[in-house]
Amino acid sequence: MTAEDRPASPPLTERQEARRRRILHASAQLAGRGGFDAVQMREVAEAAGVALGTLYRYFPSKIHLLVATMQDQLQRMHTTLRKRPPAGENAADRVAETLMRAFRALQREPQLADAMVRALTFADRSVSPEVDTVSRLTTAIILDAMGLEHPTPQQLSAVRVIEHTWHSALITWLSGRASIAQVKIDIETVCRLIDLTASPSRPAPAAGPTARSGRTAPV
Amino acid sequence: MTAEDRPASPPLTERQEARRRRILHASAQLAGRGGFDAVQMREVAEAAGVALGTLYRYFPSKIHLLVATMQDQLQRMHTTLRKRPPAGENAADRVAETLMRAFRALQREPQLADAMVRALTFADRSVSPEVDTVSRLTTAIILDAMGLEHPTPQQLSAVRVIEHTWHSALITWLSGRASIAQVKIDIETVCRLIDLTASPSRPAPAAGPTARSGRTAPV
DNA sequence: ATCAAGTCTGAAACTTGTTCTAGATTAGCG
DNA sequence: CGCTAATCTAGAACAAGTTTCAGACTTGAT
Repeated sequence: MTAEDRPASPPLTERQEARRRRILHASAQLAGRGGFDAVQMREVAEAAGVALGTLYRYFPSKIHLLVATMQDQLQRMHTTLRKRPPAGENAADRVAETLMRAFRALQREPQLADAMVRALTFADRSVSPEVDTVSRLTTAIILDAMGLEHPTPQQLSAVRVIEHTWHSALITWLSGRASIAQVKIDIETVCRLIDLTASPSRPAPAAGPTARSGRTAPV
Repeated sequence: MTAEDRPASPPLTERQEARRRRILHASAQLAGRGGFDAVQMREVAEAAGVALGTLYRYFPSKIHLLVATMQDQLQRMHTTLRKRPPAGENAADRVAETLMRAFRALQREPQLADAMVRALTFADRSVSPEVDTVSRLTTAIILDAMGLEHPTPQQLSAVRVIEHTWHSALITWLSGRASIAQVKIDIETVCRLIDLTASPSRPAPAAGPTARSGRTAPV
């Protein structure tokens, strides 16, 4: 769980760890008010009690900083979600419920969500590793909700599509082009993909290799 | 078809229309090389032979400019796609084929795609109307491929999810976090939603009023 | 043709992300 | 303890998006 945090950079001293934490805190704080635009590097530095140059040493760009902030928040959310697993009948319901729960959490801090999500989708190649970490975290949350240990490639693809939908739906909501109800419907719609791919391999602790879970689509 | 272009702002004079066109052309040109970062407002202005202030009068921000550029390109693509409709058996196949065709078109100008898509997802509320226009254009393209005139709410939701996936998959590809093959798989996966929603209300292209006629594209 | 209103130009100014530099501090080591 | 390399600080400087302004040019109506 902590393995997917930092790769293996030089281990930070205590003061450095504290600085890093202050920076992330300041970032989340500022994002919480004004959103993306309110996270100004000079202000973050000042709020964190750190020189501008130092801020840039820790996070090489504003995007890096916000993506790291998102990692941080996601990790928290994952922990929270684990405490109360979703209670749906089938995987699709559980995933939809989990995502809607996450969504409601974001609703409480729409500005923060705005800053993080905008940074995430705006990130270019130089931020790929960090964005990938966020993606893996999200995947983990969804797989958790599905209750899967060894997903098939098809299921992984469905999960990717769900992630796509999740991010993009979030954006349309944040920019005021979709209502909450619509986001809910979209999430539920995409979650139906799970049933499409899940049926054959789910309950079996199955010996044997992950048997070809063909597409038993009921049509 | 031209109705969804500009709302109804003061009708532009000829010279103004020409300026607008020069600006969009310069924007696409610059984006074609260096991508998002290479579209610098001063350079666009100079390349278009227009003062900086004028550029800002036509497009109130870089994001507006790039989203307008995307509108322009999408319109072109829609026209092109219409000439050779996809030839798949069912709606899902046709949509997937259409999107992959669009995707290959973008592959030819990855930098331009980068600029446009980044702008699109980075756009905030102030650009909502323009982004919405792009969204409607995309929806039109997908519905065209499905061959639907009067989609059900469920189908519209599926289309929205497909759009979400399309944008987000594009981003992951552009930022180097997903291969083309993966994008293809994701597109095909999400397109299965169409069959899911189509079945209950439309079991066969029976004697429906929307009888598709010219679907015999010679590939 | 002329006038008023609106538009365009060129240039400077302002904002915020990012980079750079010189000197002060800190950490690890012999 | 004293040294050296790395890190941190304060602040200037630079880059590109955005705003502003005075003056020149167009346009449309009279």
